[in-house]
Amino acid sequence: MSQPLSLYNTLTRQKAPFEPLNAPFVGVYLCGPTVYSEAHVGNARGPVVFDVLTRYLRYLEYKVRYVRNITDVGHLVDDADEGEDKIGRIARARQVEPMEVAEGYTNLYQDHMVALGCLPPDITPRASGHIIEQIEMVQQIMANGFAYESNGSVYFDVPAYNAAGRAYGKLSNRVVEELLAGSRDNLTGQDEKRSPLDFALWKRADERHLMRWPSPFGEAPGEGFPGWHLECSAMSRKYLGAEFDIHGGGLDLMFPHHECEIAQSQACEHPTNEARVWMHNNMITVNGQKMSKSAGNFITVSQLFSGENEVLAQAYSPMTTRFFLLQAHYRSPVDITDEGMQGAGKGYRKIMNGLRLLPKLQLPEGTGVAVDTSAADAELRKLADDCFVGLNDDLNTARTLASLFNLLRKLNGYAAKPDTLAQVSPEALAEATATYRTLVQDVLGLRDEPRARAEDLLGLTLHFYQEAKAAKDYGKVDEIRAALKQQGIVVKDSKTGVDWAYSEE
RNA sequence: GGUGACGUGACCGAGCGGCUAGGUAGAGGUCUGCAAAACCUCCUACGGCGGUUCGAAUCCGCCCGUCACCUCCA
Repeated sequence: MSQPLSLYNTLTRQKAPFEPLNAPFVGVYLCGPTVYSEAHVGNARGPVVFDVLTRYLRYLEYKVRYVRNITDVGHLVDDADEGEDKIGRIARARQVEPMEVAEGYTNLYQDHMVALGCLPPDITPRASGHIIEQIEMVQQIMANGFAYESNGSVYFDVPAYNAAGRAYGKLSNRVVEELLAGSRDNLTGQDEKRSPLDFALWKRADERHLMRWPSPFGEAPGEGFPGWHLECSAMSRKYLGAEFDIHGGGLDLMFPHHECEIAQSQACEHPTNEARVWMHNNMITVNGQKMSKSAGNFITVSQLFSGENEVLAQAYSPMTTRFFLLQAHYRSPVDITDEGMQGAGKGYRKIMNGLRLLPKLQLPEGTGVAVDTSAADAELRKLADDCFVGLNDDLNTARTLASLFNLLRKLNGYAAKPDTLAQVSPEALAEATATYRTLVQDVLGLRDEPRARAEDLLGLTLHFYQEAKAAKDYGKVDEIRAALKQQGIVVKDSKTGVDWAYSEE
């Protein structure tokens, strides 16, 4: 590989070679889902992108600690600071424990991520399991003079933070004055804040809140719950340190969520931007429009996999979805259409067929390798090396796939005419096939997704078994029986027909 | 209203000053009992109007259009 890995940093708005704080260790944090509803397709993009990122970092032999949180503390239903918490409302409606709601959606989310080929994170911290850490962080921010208690709640003091020269807004390029000018005054609960820009670190809970914890804030002993941005700061700090390497999330989290995270972290430790590199994946649209419930184009991950959604003509498999997402660069918006998904499905199959081809790239027996293989070797090495160019350029998986297709075309050519393998050295061929296999499987995380079901194939075999039997071709009959037995399957003849069972031997 | 991003061939989607990815679809061919796969060839585009430059999809300006954030949101 010629180029080092470069990543685009939202903080600096430019690409820079990636250098870990403490090589070979790399800390990566991705904002995970809020588990009060089922994940939609947009929720899958970040995890897929960061799965490729962490896989590639590991390929580069870094020791990665990848943290992806679960937010299960029941953020509010309303835009305003009042109202029920979302998990609590569902729990009440279903008459179950709030944690049952959170657990159910958490399990579903994780199943979906596994289906999409995402390796499990090294740590999956729950916000609800880190209330103490969050309270401690609030106390520290207060002690440092960047937060104040008001009616049992605690707010981050943005003006005080900025007065200390800390630049709230540096991530999202916001100017505090402009934010003030554009801020809405009609939000309720503003009277507790000194400035409209201040945000909650801790909220006092009323009886309508099901998810609440004993609160040290305010005069009387009460209960409360952590603010909307605090868990990521507290948990990333706990597991990755006050400053770590890479923090990611959707573009829509940049402001205010990540901006607030930086402020919270920096109010504790100074100086830090929480993460050195901030990465933001772009949004997914459906037929050119943002996914939203009101527009009627909201696609959950399950619906995509099952095809049960009005805007979808058919079901799309997890690997088709993954391929589709990787075919675009993560910082570009990507539009889901049936045509696009169908094209991705075919492209994915082509890549998989290439994987199956690799072991068959053998020089025919009795054929010798040419004396001078330098030209073909150089061509093949160039094709293989090109595959890393896109990856190193800010994880441009679209380019990587294009390069892999170029490499594949060459390999397919060899497969079509095996005698041409004599032009290339076994070493160069081995390198090229290893690159293809490693990048496809280990880095891009595309696994072979069986199309045919074993049971259907077995039915087909039994069909031929019956035909052979009807033709009294007992040699063929015995052959099929023996072959199936090798697979642990016994054929059962009966008067009503043919069936099979698992061999009990 | 403020901030930011983007408009690429039939569709998706890279590229971001000269060498003009890739996938899907389409056309022709090789191979083939038929077909599929594969390979070869073809279809060569950058919203509009100006400007900078020897040269622009790529830089600048204006216009049109789309999207996102500013409020929970991946």
